[in-house]
Amino acid sequence: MNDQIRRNMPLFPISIVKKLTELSARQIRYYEENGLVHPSRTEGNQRQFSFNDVDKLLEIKSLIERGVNISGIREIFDLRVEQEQKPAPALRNTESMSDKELRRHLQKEVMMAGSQGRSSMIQGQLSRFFH
DNA sequence: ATTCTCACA
DNA sequence: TGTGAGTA
Repeated sequence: MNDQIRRNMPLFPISIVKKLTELSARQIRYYEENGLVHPSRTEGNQRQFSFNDVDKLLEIKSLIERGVNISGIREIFDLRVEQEQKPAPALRNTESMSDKELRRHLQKEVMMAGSQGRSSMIQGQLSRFFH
């Protein structure tokens, strides 16, 4: 239980993260604006990313490449938090959800995105689930 | 030399 | 998302 604090230890500046993730500084900052990562700041207001932040950014990059938008990624990360809180429910994460549940979940997403405001992880990926 | 915020011929 | 401006 000591490895966690090290993974969250503020270590590298954006220049390093830029190379490690292959992302532009613009993107890294943009993802922070959207609450996807929360790097700490130095006394000079400069970002300091932890190993977890970099790891998270790599996941973001992967999801972006797969066509998932910002709100979609936030949804996925939020689901992970819900999982960490209530470990009881059998199936919950995107990987283990049965195809049936996945369709039901997305079905809800589609409906809400239509009637209400903007929030859905739909962006072409829908076809991959509704074959 | 680097990073930060803000804004867009 | 890129990019340039003006700082710290």
